[in-house]
Amino acid sequence: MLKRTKIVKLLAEDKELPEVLVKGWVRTKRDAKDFSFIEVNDGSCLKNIQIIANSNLPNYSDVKKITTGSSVAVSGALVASQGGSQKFEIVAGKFEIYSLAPDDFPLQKKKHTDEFLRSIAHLRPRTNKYGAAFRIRSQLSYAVHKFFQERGFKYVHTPIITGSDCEGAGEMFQVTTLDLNNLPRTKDGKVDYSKDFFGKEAHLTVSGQLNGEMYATALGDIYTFGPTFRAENSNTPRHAAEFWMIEPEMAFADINDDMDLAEDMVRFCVRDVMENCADDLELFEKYVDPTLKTTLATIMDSDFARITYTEAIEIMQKSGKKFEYKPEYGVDLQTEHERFLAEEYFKKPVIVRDYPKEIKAFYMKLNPDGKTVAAMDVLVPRIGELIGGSQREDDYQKLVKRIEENGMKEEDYDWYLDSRRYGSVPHAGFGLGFERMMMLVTGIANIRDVIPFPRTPNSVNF
RNA sequence: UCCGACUUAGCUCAGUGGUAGAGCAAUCGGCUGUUAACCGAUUGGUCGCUGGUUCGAGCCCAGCAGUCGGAGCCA
Repeated sequence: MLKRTKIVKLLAEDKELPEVLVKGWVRTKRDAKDFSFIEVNDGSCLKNIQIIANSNLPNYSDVKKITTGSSVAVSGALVASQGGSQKFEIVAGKFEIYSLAPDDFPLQKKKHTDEFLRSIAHLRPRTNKYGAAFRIRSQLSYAVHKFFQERGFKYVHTPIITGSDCEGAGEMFQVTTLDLNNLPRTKDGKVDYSKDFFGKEAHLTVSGQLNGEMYATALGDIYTFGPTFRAENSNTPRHAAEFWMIEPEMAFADINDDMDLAEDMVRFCVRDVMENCADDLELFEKYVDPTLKTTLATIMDSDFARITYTEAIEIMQKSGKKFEYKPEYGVDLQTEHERFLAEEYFKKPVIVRDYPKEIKAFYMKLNPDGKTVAAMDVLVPRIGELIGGSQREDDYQKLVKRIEENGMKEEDYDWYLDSRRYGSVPHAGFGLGFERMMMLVTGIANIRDVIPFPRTPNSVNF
């Protein structure tokens, strides 16, 4: 029996074939007097295969009823196309219709806005653009694993549900099985979480880092790659409530090793996608961001700029540029500052390090100057912060002091502090927002369009 | 959450106080191997919701909702 061949493989053939079988979804149909051109896409690649359906097909009257969105199986000869736009086409010998899409199929043979397609996010992967985006997303995920696995990093599955109610990275979603309309109360009127599923408050993770550090101080080099949740009311094209984060952690490593790893990783992933998704990337260069190839070439061919936070402030002060937020030592870099550095000043990715300790997280290693911490952010054109990382404070006493300074409770971090009690070593890591890397690689401007089913404030559809 | 813009046919939009429009899609028909094919015809509307001003509101005013953009928070 004839087996199905994917379209990506057929189009890579170097000669005609007497009989092939393709299955897929109809993108468009053009009728002539005695035959029809039907373009079928099976998602294996951007391109469609053109089917020639002649009127001598026994079910030609049914074939003429085919609509955009219908599912079909076609067998016939793969022949060189007479038309100019494609190498091969299939002359149908047998044309099976799985299912006709009714005339209310919402995807038309024309360009749709991203906003409309978001409202039908369950169908948008059937468009050229979103099909391409999600093939790239798959390749980019694979590249992340390849990069780390080739370097001996172990993949660690950190928990999605966490009992630490303060991982120090923003608002959390609460997880509960309590009846919200009839909450159990303690004597002083507070919610009695001892009656909840876990016997205490639980949340969705905002970061796997603390867990990751424990595994790095056992397996050496590790990485996490999984979903992350932030309950922040952020309404921007760069934030989602559910997103995927990559968090490597290296034992016996300092801030320089961390920066090297971040730079190597971004470069590796960009190169991998360019090598494996050339057709899909071309669509984005052509229709989404005409500067995409230049941007990606810059990332691959030139070293990232590396400066300290203090130098970044000085550069901006001397630039003469008017900023809405005046650059001053002690204030965190604003979006306009990040974009100035990456887009205008360096015109390439830039790593800013050694931030004042006041504006960074408690676990970052205090530098010898006593004022700054060994933190590093990778800023890229158009997106701003792609990566945030640091060398971790490995001194037990200093870490406890930083926990106190930040108004946090030492007992909540008791398990985490064991990494500093027992065989503490210098170590470093970072967090990379996977969707932001997708935006970088595709040129897509909105995070809602690089994740299959986006979750944002006021929106959990599909 | 703050600031701003927008919301009219399935989609993209026009319509500045007096009888709701176009292109595309869909449907039907035509057509020489087409490429988002082409040509002709037909169908399609509670103008986001609620209230107000007016003889009369898609249009003016208020509130609400949603979407988008910018900012903050961050990945």
